[in-house]
Order: sequence, then structure tokens, then C-alpha cells
Amino acid sequence: MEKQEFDAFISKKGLKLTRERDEIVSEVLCCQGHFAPDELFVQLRSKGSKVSRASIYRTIPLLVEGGLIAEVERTDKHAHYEKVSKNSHHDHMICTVCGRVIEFYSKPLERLQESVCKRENFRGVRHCLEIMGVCENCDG
Amino acid sequence: MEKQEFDAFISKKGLKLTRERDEIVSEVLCCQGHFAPDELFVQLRSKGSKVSRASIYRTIPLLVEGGLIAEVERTDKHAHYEKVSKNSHHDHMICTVCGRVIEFYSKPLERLQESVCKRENFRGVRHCLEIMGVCENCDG
DNA sequence: CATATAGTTGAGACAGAGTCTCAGTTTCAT
DNA sequence: ATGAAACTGAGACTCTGTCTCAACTATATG
Repeated sequence: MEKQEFDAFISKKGLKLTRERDEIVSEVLCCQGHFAPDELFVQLRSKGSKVSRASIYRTIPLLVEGGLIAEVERTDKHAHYEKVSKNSHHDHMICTVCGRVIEFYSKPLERLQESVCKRENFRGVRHCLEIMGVCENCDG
Repeated sequence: MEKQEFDAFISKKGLKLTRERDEIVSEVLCCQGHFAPDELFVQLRSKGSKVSRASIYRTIPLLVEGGLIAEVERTDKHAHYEKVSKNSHHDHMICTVCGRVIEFYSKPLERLQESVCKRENFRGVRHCLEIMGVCENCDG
């Protein structure tokens, strides 16, 4: 079903329907849950596809643009550090224009998160909240 | 001040106080804000230090363990994706035991974030909240 | 149907972040 | 002073992702 929509999207953009794109879209549509590009690559290869990693990486932005998948921002690797100070825990607002990092802390926000965890019977240990946007200096 | 504490920590662990660790600690203590390991490397080198990237990476966990710095989880690269569904925006709880990803959405939480942004004159565009912990299946 | 052409492909080089090994060096307890 | 244990830098390696390039293919047109 959704596959037709993607094909239409591809055609409308003046792009071509290739076997590789076909295989990638089918795989994405049939599998559940989150996935990383390389997992998709390994899965397709294990099913006999000859698709290349380059094509996976080239197709993913099309899938996002076409609305079939969304990027999930995950806090993986690429570590950053900061000096430990008195006010230990805080979250961040990050200005996408100038890169400024604003640290903030909100007790109500923390409490609300705890109650959401309780609702899901999840024992939260730590969290990471990042709000991306534009800071007052850059928001002319 | 804090440097002495780190030296004591190192000694107590039966590790050795080397020039390299010294240079790294001093640099971390004197510079402000967030930093990535490689930035630290470049900074030290630019000051004439002969320290290697390997030593930076080896020392950082000690600084974290010693409580001088903390890891700031940043949503950088290493993309993950998910199929788009009806209920578009949601945040995640991630079980650190089994890896399960629980999607959740809380209107009050979203609203509270908006008001925090307003307080900082920050125009939030999108955010990413991840709560790490243990899910009910794994929390025996 | 032939064909031109613009888009697409895989291989592999490259880049950045991080890990690991190893031989040589340094710290520090004795 | 000395020797064992810890530490070091260089560089190989891995993993994720990007880019180039020559060969290939989908598709619109004649």
C-alpha cells in the first residue's frame, strides 16, 4: 500500500524506480521497530540482495522526505563532556544557529517525567532532554 | 584545588601521576563549557603538549570516575530511524537491560517544555527526550 | 522499438571518532 | 638504585558515513 505512495513520490520528483530502491523500501516497510542504516544493509544482504551500503545511505533521505520513515535522534557515542559543577543535573537547549548551549533545570519537568515512567512501570535511571531551536540572540 | 583531589584519586587507585595526565587535567579544569575529546586533543597540542589522542581517550574515563567531569549525552550523528505511524511525535524510554524502546507521549510534558523555553526566550523547534532505565520485564 | 540522456549503481577511497596493540618509557614502592 | 607495574605514542584497525567515478539502467521521446 504505502509502497505505491513512495513510487509516486519518486516519480513526481523525476527520479527513477530501481530494483535497489524497491528492495530497500520493501525491507523498511516489512520490518518493525527502530533500525540503523547498517542494520538495514546487513538484513538486505542476508536476504540475497546485492544492494550497496552507498545505496542504503542514498535512499534513506528519500524515505524521510517521502514521509515513510522519520529520524529518531539517539544519544549514541560521539561523547561530549563538561566540568562537574555544583548544580549537577540539568538539560540543554541548543541553538541551531550559533551552537550555544543553554543549561536549564526544571523541577516540575523532572517530576512529570517520573510520573510518566510510573505510568509505564519503567524505572527511570537517567534521562537526556535536548531542545533544539533558536536562542534569543539569533532570533532577530 | 580540584587537581589535588584528582591526584589523590589516582594514587588511591594505584595508578600513576604522569605528565600527560597532569596536562589533561589542567586543561580540563581551566577551560569552560562543553568539550569533545578531540577538541581537548587539539587544544593541548596547540599549547605545545606532546600528548597523544590515545592518552586523551584513556584519561577521560578516569576524569569521569573521579567526578571531575560528566558525560553530556548529545544527539549527534549515528542515526536511527523508525517507520512513520499515525501518532507522530513521541519520546522514548530505553531499557538498558534488554534494549527495548518504549514510545510515549505526554501532553503536559510537552507543554511544560514550551513554558521552560519561553522562560529562556528560546524558540524551541524540536526536542529529543530519552529516559534510560529498566523496563518492567527486566526489573525482577 | 531504438535511443539518448539523466539518474543510479557498486566499488572503493576517504574521513572522523574511537579502540587496541605493542615496544619502549616512566613512575614509585621498596 | 632498581625493578615491576603502569603508562606512553605511533599507528593499525573498526565503524559509520560521504564522495567519486566509470559502468549501467529507467524512461521519455522519436
